[in-house]
Amino acid sequence: MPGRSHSTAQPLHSEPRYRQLARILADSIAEGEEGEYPPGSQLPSETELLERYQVSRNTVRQAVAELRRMGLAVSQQGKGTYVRQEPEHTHAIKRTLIRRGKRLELGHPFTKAETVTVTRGHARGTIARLIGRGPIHTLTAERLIIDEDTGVRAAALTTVPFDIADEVPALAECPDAHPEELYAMLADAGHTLSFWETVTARSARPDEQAALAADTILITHRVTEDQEGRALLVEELRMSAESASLSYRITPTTPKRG
Amino acid sequence: MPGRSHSTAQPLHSEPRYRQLARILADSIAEGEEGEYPPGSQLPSETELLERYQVSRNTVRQAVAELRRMGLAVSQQGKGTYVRQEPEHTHAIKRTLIRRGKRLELGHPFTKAETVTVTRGHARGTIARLIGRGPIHTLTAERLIIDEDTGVRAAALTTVPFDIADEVPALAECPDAHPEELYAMLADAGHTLSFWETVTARSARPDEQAALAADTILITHRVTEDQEGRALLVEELRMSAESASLSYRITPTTPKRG
DNA sequence: TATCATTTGTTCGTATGTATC
DNA sequence: CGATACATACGAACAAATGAT
Repeated sequence: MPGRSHSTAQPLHSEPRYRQLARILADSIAEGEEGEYPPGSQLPSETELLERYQVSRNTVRQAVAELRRMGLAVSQQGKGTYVRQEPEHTHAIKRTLIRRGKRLELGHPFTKAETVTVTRGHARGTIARLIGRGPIHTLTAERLIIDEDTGVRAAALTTVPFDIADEVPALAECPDAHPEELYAMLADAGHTLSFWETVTARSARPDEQAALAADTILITHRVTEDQEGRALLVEELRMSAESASLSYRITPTTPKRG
Repeated sequence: MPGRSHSTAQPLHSEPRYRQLARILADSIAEGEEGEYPPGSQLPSETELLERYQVSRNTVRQAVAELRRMGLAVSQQGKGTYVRQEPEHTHAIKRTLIRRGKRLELGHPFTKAETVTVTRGHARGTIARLIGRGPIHTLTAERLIIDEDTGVRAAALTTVPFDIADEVPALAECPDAHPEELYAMLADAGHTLSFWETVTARSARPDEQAALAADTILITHRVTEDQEGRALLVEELRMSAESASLSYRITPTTPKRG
């Protein structure tokens, strides 16, 4: 009778064991500071859990994976699994603009830029849709920016459509400049700028998990338009949703009368 | 020699097999409409994949789990795994306000409210922090709202601090009213309203996965303030990041001179 | 510096449950 | 009912990171 030993005695139709175990652990974690597993504490090792709850190692691992998916725990090879510190210190990133004389300043400037690569190419996907005038050549600057005050890191991607770069030579020369500079160049070229931004999120890809220290990624796309509603510039920002939140001021608008 | 047969002949230090396989499949999916696995198509079954790539079932399952985490595929027991339809039709939810006479209208009203429950309690966590004046009694209205045009569903939670409800009796009577009504009540009570909003995201909890059809949850908190910066109202909105994105207009502000 | 125990990560094998057609 | 597909669960072994000896 090869491989016949596990009893599988759980009542059928019931919640899977790994999820039961995940719920038990999640409830304990939810007790917080006074409970068995306060924030920052180490969970029992897989071996201890499988002995205590009489399940296989695989089942324990599935349960712990659930906890990670729920954002309740983080694991580190060679060390153990730890209860995540609460997200109280998610830093608010102000996505606003402040008019200072003729200049527009970012509400929350990142202080440090780590790498910059500039590439020519075609806009695809979301950015192409935001530019919204067919398949179009673009200049794209990519960098990793860091807010040294809070430690928040973000991947920034600035895309300039080629037709705009043609009209504003200063832009074509340094598409990797600071956004404030780009706004100034566009304004100097005679454009009246308006801005809007979209936010979405998704789970982090493996490379982003490492580079941005994130499980969930917040993505913003800021579109700079001229008065006719033509997209002059698209900035993409990707950052960890665990360490940052985005903050917007909402200004009621008065519709134009028709 | 029980259980000794797998050769484990992969080059050491390399990317794990399940991730290699995930990448291979993800790249094929990325080819899109012209590729091997266009959107909506069925992926090969686990059995076929393990034969084709000479790995174990567990490894295939881990690879497919990665695809699901990346939002590229969805699995259904008994049927198969399918390439997810592209997120082109993530619907933009306009988080703006339009002034129409004395009234403020939402830029993107949800058309239908499914359930409403009103509870008294204490604000905790994020909402308490946004109200920002100590542990405070609150009135909270919860509902599931649906945009019938797009099918987007969202969980909405409106919290009124008790001290505000005391000052504005109309608010205390129907805290479950439409936000536009709440704004009108506060304005009628003599407040000059201003608004700001924060956005964050996290992976969906099991109940949200079912109720909101989401893997990743976008969360907004809109704070309505009076002229002194006191929080009058906090609205929380939770929705699927796969089916919706949030759209903000950014209005440059002129700082008060000191 | 090197070794070793501990802990999580990867991979194989196998059996069975449950949903779909 | 049976075939197929994914989901759950058990067991075993080795890899890789970590910290202490």
